[in-house]
Amino acid sequence: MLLVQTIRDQYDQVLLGLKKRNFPQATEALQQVLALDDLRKSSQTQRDQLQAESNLISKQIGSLMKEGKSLEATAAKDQSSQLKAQIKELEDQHAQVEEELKSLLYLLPNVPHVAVPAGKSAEDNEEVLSHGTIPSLWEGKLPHWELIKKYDIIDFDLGVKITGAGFPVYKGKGARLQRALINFFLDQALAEGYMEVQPPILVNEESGYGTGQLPDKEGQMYFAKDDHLYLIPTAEVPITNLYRDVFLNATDLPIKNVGYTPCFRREAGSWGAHVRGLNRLHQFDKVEIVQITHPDQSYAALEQMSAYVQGLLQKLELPYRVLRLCGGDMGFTSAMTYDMEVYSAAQERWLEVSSVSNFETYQANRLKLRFKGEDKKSQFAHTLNGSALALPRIVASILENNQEPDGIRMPKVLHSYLGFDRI
RNA sequence: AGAGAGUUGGGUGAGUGGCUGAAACCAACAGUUUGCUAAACUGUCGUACGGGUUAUACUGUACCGGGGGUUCGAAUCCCCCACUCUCUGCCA
Repeated sequence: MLLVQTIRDQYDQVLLGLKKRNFPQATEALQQVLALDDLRKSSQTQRDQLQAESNLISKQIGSLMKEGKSLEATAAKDQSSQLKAQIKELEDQHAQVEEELKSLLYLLPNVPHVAVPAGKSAEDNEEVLSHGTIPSLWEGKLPHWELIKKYDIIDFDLGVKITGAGFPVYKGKGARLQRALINFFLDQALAEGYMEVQPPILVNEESGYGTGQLPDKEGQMYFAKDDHLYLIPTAEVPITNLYRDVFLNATDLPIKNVGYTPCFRREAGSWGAHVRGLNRLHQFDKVEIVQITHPDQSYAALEQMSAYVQGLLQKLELPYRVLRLCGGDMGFTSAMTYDMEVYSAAQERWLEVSSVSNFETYQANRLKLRFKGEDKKSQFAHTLNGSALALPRIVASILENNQEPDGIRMPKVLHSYLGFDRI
């Protein structure tokens, strides 16, 4: 959530930023925020003054009673009762203004960094770099949804039987490939200085608000109604929320956490021709990296995380490109996002396998994640996260890109994890 | 799931209607003392939102798990909810 102070101090930049996102009626929304904030301040001043008066009278009543001056005390009580009615009214008004302000702020997305390109959709994303060569496969190449049947390593029909569409069953070498990738990713992150955490995969409502999934993306999460808990769509939610309502010292920063979790997404209304096989699932596995940094360091951290993810793709010998998302394609809460896409050679298309974002103070403000700096003043930290990596599309591209007429080569770095080198 | 007990500032913990934003102790920070360390002593030591100031200072309000109520006045009384602990039950 944007800080009102930022909207006030950097009005033009914020407005420009919202326009870059194609946010409708940006000017009106910002004006309304400022108007509500002014109203909030003035109503608070009024209320506080009356409250101070009332507090004073109440104190006087106490001493009057002690001195046995019951007549004066009764008079004071009447006066206080009258004040109370006024205070109640101001109080309600103030609470209402604050509520309006908050729900308005919830609707405002983060302001993109100046380097974020303008644009409406994925077409306008900016290619930062590409790496590796696209393999030329022989004519009998198969898309991964055929390969998994041919080698009997991932079974969608079984998943349908026990759960439903989008919940595949990994079998034999398919299951071992999953486990190998998870371990490989975790080990790599550990070597990079991340601390491993294993968070719950159901979270409460506060956590959903903390990272910004709520109130916006309610319909995207599975919900356990009786217990009022959400299945996580990404480990970002529980890991970042570890630091909700936390006061850090500047010396604690940066905090670097990594965690593996399954992720659950309802993907309501997003099924179509391009989402066959592993391209889109309701349940998938992902290793997520999260950083909490000093505001001065967050963009350096973003670059570092991007480079780290690229390193993983290089080790897996996958051709990839890095995109800087445009304002229109970026997530609601992000200030800058890099997407890493891997080329899947049988589908002949790029698949997004990682998204690395800097949220600046947008999440920290909701989380109340602050630190005390050198000047002993509290300020909001910056939060970042990235997939490192999401498994299904990595699996898809490994299978497709490395297929040969008599089997599928596994990347060298995985051999020791897998215990085999071909499928 | 049933019964009972509890939730106070960074920690322990006192506080059953006004003198309590909250004792005491510990931790932390600053200073004094000391050759250094330690100890001792002194002081500081919550957060948020307002007012005020160039910035401090200063000042108002709210906050003792969350929400509501009683009262002139609530950490303290009442109601609802959440969570924690203990016992019983169930169980990987």
